[in-house]
Amino acid sequence: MNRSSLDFDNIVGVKKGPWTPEEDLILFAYVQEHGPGNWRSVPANSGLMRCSKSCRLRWTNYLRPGIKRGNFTEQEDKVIVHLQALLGNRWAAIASYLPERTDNDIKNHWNTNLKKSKRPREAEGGEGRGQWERCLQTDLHKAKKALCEALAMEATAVAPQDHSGRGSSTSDADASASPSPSPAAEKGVCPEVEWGSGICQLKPTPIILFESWLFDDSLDGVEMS
DNA sequence: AATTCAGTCAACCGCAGCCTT
DNA sequence: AAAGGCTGCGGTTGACTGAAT
Repeated sequence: MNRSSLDFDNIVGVKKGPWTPEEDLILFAYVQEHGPGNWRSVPANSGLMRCSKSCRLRWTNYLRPGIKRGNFTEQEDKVIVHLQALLGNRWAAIASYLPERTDNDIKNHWNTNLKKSKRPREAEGGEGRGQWERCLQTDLHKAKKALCEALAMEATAVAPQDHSGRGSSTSDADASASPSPSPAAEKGVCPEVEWGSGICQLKPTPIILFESWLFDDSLDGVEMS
């Protein structure tokens, strides 16, 4: 254990709050050179007066190549709503099926836009609710089936992450964007990102499996927004 | 034009699980 | 097998922005 790097996060004077373009540049350059991961050493080696967590978060949610910000499409909304119904508030797991989106972005989008509209007339407990429940039941079966298929398929190729619990096995740019072959990649974490010559590439994910059933007519009666 | 309110989003905090020793 | 450290996740907060009054 590197004692100096360990203590770095606890120093008085560690900067907090919004990142400046200069800090972004430093972090980006550092990760370009060394690859993501080993966040503990980032502040000490890069000169950033930020804690490791902050660096990781900034990279994951903002600087990481391949991420899309804002303007969620209707299809993405549907994916999020369905996966949220299936997985609950496991945003990292949900994000693994939307490789261009971060868990934080999805979480924010859910809380600000989708949460209100996902269960129409739920509060009334009337027919709207019944319709939603029936619809959800149907799709849960579909979802589970698709997940099983995905898991079975990925077992021989690139398996999706373990959705059964928290921790390092769940996907995140950190885990997936390690220099190849990362432990996460070996475990089949999705989205998988490969680092080569400083270029990161997103690989296809089992989202394709979902698209076949997420976007059929099963939800036509359900308001999305 | 000024003030208030609501919505959005970036970032922080604490906890839990995994890994290493 | 146990303990300590590290990483990742989800919840929450606070700053900022635009709309409404």
